[in-house]
Amino acid sequence: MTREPATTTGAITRPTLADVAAKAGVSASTASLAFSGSGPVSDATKERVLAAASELGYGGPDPRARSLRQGRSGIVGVVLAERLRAAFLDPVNIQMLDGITEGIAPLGAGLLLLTDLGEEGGNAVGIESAPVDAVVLIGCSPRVGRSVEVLRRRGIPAVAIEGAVGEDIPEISIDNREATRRGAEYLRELGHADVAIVTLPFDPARTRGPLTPDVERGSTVDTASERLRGARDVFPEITGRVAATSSIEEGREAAKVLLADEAQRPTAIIAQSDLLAAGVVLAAEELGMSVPGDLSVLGFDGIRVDGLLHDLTTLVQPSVAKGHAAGEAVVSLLRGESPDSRCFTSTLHVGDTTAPPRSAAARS
Amino acid sequence: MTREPATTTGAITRPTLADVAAKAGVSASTASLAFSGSGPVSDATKERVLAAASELGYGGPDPRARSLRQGRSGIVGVVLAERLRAAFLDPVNIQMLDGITEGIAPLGAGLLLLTDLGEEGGNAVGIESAPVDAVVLIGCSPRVGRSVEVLRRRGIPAVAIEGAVGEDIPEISIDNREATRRGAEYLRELGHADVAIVTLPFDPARTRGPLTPDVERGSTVDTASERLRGARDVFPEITGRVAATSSIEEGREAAKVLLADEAQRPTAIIAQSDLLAAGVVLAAEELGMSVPGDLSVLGFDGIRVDGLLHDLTTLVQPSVAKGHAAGEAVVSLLRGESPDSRCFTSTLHVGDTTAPPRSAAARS
DNA sequence: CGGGCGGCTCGAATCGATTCGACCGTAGAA
DNA sequence: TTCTACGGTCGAATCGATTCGAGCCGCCCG
Repeated sequence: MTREPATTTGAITRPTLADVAAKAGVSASTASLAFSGSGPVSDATKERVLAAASELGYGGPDPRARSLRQGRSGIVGVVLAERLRAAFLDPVNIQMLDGITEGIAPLGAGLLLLTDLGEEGGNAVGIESAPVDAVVLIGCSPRVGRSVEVLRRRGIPAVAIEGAVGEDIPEISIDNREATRRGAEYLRELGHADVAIVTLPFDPARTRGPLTPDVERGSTVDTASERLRGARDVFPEITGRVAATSSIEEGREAAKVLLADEAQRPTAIIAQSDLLAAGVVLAAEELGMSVPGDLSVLGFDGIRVDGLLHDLTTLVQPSVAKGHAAGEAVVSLLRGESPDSRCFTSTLHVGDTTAPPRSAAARS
Repeated sequence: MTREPATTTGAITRPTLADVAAKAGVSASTASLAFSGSGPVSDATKERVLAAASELGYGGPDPRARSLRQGRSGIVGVVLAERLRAAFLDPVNIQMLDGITEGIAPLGAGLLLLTDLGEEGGNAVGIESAPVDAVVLIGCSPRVGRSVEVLRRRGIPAVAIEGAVGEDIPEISIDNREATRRGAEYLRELGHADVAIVTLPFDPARTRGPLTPDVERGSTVDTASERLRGARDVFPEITGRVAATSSIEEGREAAKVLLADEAQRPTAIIAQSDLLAAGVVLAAEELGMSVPGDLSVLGFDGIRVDGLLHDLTTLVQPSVAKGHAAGEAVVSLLRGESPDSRCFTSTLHVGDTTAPPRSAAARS
């Protein structure tokens, strides 16, 4: 009298809740209740259902069906601004991820990693079609606008880390402008006047090149713009190069250009991220310059850069805390509340990559 | 004649494909085809559907419904052995994640981060109920057995990195025993005879403590056992401490015990991971010992440890390549093939944490 | 002894899309 | 001119579970 789990065609198909219910001699609804435990089911029945399930090798309710019915998937998406590979290379991202997992812990939700390249990038599951209950948009993403539009249409609540994208989306940010200004002021106090900058990209295409007024005007990335403004607050005439992404290699390339002409070398370079700063330091040393003797370098982030022997002077931002706050905001959103945006403060860490310029040192 | 997207009760509900179809004056099936683009639909019709969709603010097919019907979700799960927070702290994990994303790129699938604590850990979505098409089990996980059982019942294909778990599950591993033996031999050649070891945990409970025959016998973790065997191949009598996890702090605690008795200090310590090794180095230095002068330390992994001034002598394993291979195996599995297990080779990197013991140095 | 109240179970509708087979009209071929 | 083939569209079944309201039965209380 033992019923076969699957149809007579073979054991290709997995048993369903209906099979289990049949075997246990109850209705599908009761079986469901027995599993979710959320309804009144007698212990005897529950046991019978569970027994039938284990006999049939039933692996529990199908999450796809369940989430369709319930309208929730128990998954929170994290949208990174770049290819996942690149994102893993920057410790800041890892730290924020870390903070996010901590922040959404009360949800017990899974974390789905996505990129804003979405399905264009050949991905089957992008932000356009991921079974997520909410998302966290991470980082200086130039194309964040498109992502937000998609999310809004899909009715998925979102939180943004760095990048104001709409009144209805809470934003977790830091004092980009103030912080950079503090760093720049520190450079000025050391006596630097001839300062250049290496920035993060300003547009969705992540165009690399010289920092021109055109580029600045076309900016869609707050992080880059704000940090640039902070620098301008102290060095109004500052100019430099735009990197395509936050990486050591990009910093190196940018610095090579900035330092190419020996006659016109700046005495200090402000980099908009620690990875870029590390690249600048490397480039300078490759050119035979000493850091901080011939060139001071200021970074941003406060991460430890692999393989860099220096202790970067940098603006330390609380990455983990940012992630944590974003996670909490997600929890709050899913509760139906409207969490406020938050802005964290960065602090200047003085390392060994900054010093008075030679001229000033000579003068004193 | 404009139809409202939602019901008359308000705009609370999002429009569905049916709404769009109705508005465009076609059937739901046709609308579906227009979106997926997989069937023959006239351009005119398709355009009409798309127009209706955008007018209604339709955000595309619901991924939950789609995946229920299709039986696929486009998501690959990654099961970490510990709390996500802990996993992010070990660069080896990050590197493997990195490799995996690269390996599954042809799938265009999303990456869902899970832990093997599953729903016990208070998680709503654990390995028992995650909408994944396949999973990669990462790392020395003692409770991998349970996870595998769950997956098998659910009929979800899996690939394991480190940890043989069943014939039907391809495994990506490294030459743990051989590699450790090579490292141990190197220590012996330097003249070390009194060597201790700090191992990874041997059981699901991650019990910390002395390395006893009991613990070894009860081992359910191949990585720890194999590496221990490799050490025994050279130092049959070796003993030491079992750490609860791979972290600097655990290494430090273990080393404190091993080095407590000044009269019986080993001249070298083999650590089963670089993080543990880093902890050992720190502990030694805190005790006023010099590394490698008073104590040689051998690690495993080949990562760069934040904040450690030494260049660890270690066995460098190809983490990214492992992840990549695992990703490729997943792709292969989903194609219905049966990928083979793979075993990578580690290489000994001689850094500055190993040297001949004082006694040998004195003798020579 | 009868009405009422709970506790347990069941049926049926529903979530939102995909897909298979049928159907229809037209164009090209015989 | 008639038959075939095919592009295009539609209906209806299906994926697998959850959930709401209704029904049944036994027990308690009046």
